[in-house]
Amino acid sequence: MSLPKVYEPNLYEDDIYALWEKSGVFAPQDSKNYYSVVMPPPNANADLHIGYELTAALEDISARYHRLKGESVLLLPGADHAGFETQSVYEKHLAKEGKSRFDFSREQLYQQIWDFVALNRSNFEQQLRKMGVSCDWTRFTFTLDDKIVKRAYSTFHKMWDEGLIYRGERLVNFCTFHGTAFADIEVVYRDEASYLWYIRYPLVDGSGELTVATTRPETMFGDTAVAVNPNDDRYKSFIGKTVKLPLTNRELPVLADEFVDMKFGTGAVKITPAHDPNDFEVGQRHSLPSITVINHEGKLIDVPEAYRDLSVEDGRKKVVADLESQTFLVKTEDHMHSVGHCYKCGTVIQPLLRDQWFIDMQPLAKRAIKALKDDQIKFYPESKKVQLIAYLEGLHDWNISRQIAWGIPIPAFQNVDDASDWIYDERVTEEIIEIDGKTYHRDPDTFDTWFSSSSWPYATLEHPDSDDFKRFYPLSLMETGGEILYPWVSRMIMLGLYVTDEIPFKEVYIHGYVMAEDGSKMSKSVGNVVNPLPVIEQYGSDALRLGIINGRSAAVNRGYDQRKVEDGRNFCNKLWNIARYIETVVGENPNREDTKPITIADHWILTNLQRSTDKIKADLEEYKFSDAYDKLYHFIWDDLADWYIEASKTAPNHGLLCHILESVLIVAHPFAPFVTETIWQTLAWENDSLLAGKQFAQTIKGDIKISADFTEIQAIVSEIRLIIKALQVGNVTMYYTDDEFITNNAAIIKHLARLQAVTDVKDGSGMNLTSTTHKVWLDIDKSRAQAYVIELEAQKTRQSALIAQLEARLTNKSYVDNAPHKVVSQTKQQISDAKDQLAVIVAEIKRFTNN
RNA sequence: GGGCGCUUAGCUCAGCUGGCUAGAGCACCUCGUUUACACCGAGGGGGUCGGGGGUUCGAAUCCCUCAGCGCCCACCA
Repeated sequence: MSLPKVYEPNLYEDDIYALWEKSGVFAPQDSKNYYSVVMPPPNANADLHIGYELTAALEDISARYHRLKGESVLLLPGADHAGFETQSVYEKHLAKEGKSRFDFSREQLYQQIWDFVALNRSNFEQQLRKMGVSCDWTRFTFTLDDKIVKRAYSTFHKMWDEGLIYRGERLVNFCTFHGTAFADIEVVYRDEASYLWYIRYPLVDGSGELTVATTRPETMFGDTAVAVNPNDDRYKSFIGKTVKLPLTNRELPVLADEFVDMKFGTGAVKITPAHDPNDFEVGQRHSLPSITVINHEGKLIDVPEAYRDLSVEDGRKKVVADLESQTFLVKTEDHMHSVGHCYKCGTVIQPLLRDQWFIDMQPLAKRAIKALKDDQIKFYPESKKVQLIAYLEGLHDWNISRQIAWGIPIPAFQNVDDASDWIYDERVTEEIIEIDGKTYHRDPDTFDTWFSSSSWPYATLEHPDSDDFKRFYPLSLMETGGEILYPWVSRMIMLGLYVTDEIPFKEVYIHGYVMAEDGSKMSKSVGNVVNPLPVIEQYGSDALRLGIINGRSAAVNRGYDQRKVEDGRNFCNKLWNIARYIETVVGENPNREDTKPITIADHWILTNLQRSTDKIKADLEEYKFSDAYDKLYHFIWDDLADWYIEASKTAPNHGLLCHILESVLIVAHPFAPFVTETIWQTLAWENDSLLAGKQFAQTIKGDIKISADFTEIQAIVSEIRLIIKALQVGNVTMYYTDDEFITNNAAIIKHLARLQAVTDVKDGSGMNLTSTTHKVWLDIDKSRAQAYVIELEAQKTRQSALIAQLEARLTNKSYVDNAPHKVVSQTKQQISDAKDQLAVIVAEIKRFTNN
């Protein structure tokens, strides 16, 4: 049972986790109260990064805390197939072998990626265990599990039936490298320096010309009109006329539309419905045809021979050159504008006209906004809710079709003889189906990953009939990073409300990012990524957890700080040594019967244990993880180790030491699960129980009045330490005369202040202590005390200044009149206390400066 | 162009609905082999709370304004 001097986490952690997992403590236990968290599923194919350590830490602390409260806790782990993300990783993998996605059918590709992901999936499950997450592995869910796919389909079907799904030829954000469309939210915009080209469009009747300004001259072959603002006097006479498109001589109408900004460019705009979102809308309003001149590979098509098959970039160059040589180019201006890029490969996103599935978001958003405004979901921090509402209010329809293989096939089939005839059917393994003699062809596309993951809360719990759903929905908490507030949290709320008629979770906690040590963003390409596993190996899982939550509040980005991890390790070691000491003192069979506080230190530590535990609980109820840890840290380190254990050495109360140790291990367990459980398993008097399965117990109460006596001891001890330090003296004795309180606590004072002795004498003189009302003095004479007199003078100055300040407050009539009585009487008390202390200080100075 | 947020000790950050002499950790300085722990113990120095104005008896905290920084959204042809 003798424990090593230093806690070495990697000797114990794996065994402890295995013990937990085997015992089944992580499965929800019976209780009237439920607490449920479904973990955001990380990409099954990728290693867990430091950000997920934060998620794991926060969710696990909450889960373990609620378990300690005796609630039925569900912490459900999962993994995401991460459709496009994973496919693009796999494509890179293929590229290394000199292959590409075009070498395989969709089915082949799907199967290959499935195998690829299966290889890597167990990695991250192992990593979650290393992080100590107390999740219920029996409920582990993958986003391609049947129960998830089934619910993606039923949600889609419901929307289909209720008219929220529509198929339409719309402009989508298309990445020509990856060959798929994206939702608006997946496009990243960057400001880029480019040009604004001014091009002459002559009127057909020869009566003049219009000059248009454009950033994309190569799309002019797709122009189907030129628009001006109806209120623009310069162009009123042009409206209704026809211009000739340079380089092709096709004729275009001049029309009026409010969207045109008179101040921008020339106030005349070429309209290209097939390649610009604004123009598309103008086209819709004016029933213009759309001419697609850029294909899905980013090449020019349906354009004059000279430009055919050129890339957008080359096409642009040639068009500009030709316009210039044919004198259609009026001028070229430098122009800064923001350009959409593929968030994965950086390719410029082409707005292309594609036939895709869209969700009409208006009704969904409306309901979500109402729920948010009604405060049905509490946000940490509150400001994220405001942002979310703003986002929902400007929401566009959602394109859920993706042209990739790695995803859930869209259960829709098209009549081969009638393109407008689409039906819903779940036989997605068939490419062709026959119904009523008609032949239907499956839509080759898959769902946007976010479509299925938006059903995560109710799908994982198996809506609508399972026990889990009835018990754990809505979830207690959704904890996640700020980057997926819009793509995920917002959609879970919308779909949750739509499908279950309930909010999917009652609280949302948004954590900030873990940045690199210098505060910049972690990124693989920069090479400043911190991998959690080596850190766990070196410092321990608890140390990393504590280091990562320490000083971090909701939604605030902060750098990873190795020193905080070291602090965490030190804290674990402190706990370890506290246990080591107590276990040595109490032995294998401590007498635990009739355990009660005896010394004033006993009362004091019990009172503080109660108070600290209450405060920590209150913080955790509000997800103030760092504050809670801070309180735990100081209680254990300062109160327990530095004061109580030291004080107890003069009169150890074995039963109480055991009780305090157990109570502390319980409170600390959510923060440092491994070390607390490891210690628990070393307790000779505990057999076979798991700390992870314990609950907060009724603590033995201390007497508050007796506790106050210990703070008196602390004051005396602190002053003696200060004096001894200031005077650099040793072997000091403290004297007093006939004082029961001092007599009773002489041993404690002697030990804590490292005195030679504490002695009761009839009378005598020396240096009086000023911090206590008890008459005690040290055997230090005037000649040795000069340094301390300087300290006393400083105290006197400080004390006088304080009194002056407080008195000024009281002489201020409006303060006395306006401030609450409580505050005023508090001030009076402060003055009286300060004056008492000042008197003692002054007297002491006098004693040492006179005669 | 909008929205959200930040600026407090050398560093990283706490400071709730205004009221104890503005806090913590790390770093720094001094001392210490007191057998639980040097991943330790004791003591200490260090801040005109970004600038300016206002409300108030009282402002780090509320309001206005200026400056700097960050993030998000947006259909600037």
